[in-house]
This record gives sequence, structure tokens and C-alpha cells, in this order.
Amino acid sequence: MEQSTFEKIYAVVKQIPYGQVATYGQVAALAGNKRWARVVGYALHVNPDPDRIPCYRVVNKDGRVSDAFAFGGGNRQVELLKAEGVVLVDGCVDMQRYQWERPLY
DNA sequence: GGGGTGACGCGTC
DNA sequence: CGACGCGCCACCC
Repeated sequence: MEQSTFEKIYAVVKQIPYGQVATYGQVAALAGNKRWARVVGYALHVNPDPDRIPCYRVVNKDGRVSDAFAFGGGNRQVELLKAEGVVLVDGCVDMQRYQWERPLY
């Protein structure tokens, strides 16, 4: 069955392991096209299943959480990440250390 | 069916 | 280094 762009995006986000983060572009690329970064943002915005879709593990390319609304009320995303052992410096994630690398099978 | 917007990314000025 | 524009897709009016 053909999964919609959103479904693919959600599938990728769900695969993000504990204690790691991914960028919108990364998710978009794994979903099929890196140009979907914008769609990824929208997809997480609607986030139909926040319980399975850890949108807080998705940050922008700078390792910075969304400077916009931040899906819950600001620093909630940061708190959740820190709770997983992710070190955030001034709200920035050390991407070189925590950026999720999709295992190459 | 058309137009505008958005939780992004990258190139260019 | 900051600001702006473009692209790409999905959604709302």
C-alpha cells in the first residue's frame, strides 16, 4: 500500500531511537525527499499521534528547537530531550553527538 | 480551481 | 553575519 508523504514522515520519526535527535531535513530525506523539510514541520504540527510520534526529538538543522510555538508551550521540548540524557547548550543540541544516524542495513 | 501560509534548508545578496 | 528569495508539499479559505 502506498503511504502518503505524511505517513512516511511519521514512520521515520517513530524510528528515532531514545536519547537521539534528528533534523527536519534528515527526516525528510529518510522519508524520501529532503525537500519535504517543510512538510515534516507541518506533519509534526498536526501530529495525530504524539504518543508514538516524538516530535520533540526533531529539531532544525542548527540543533535548535523550533523557535516558534514549540508544540506544547515553549521549552517543553527541551525538557523532554534533557530527560532522555540529551545535553542542550543554550537550547542547542550537540548534533555531532546526538544526531540520529539511520543504521545502514 | 486559485491563492496564501507554514514547526525547513540552502543559495545568494 | 543578517536578511531575503526560492523550492517543495500539504492544508485552509
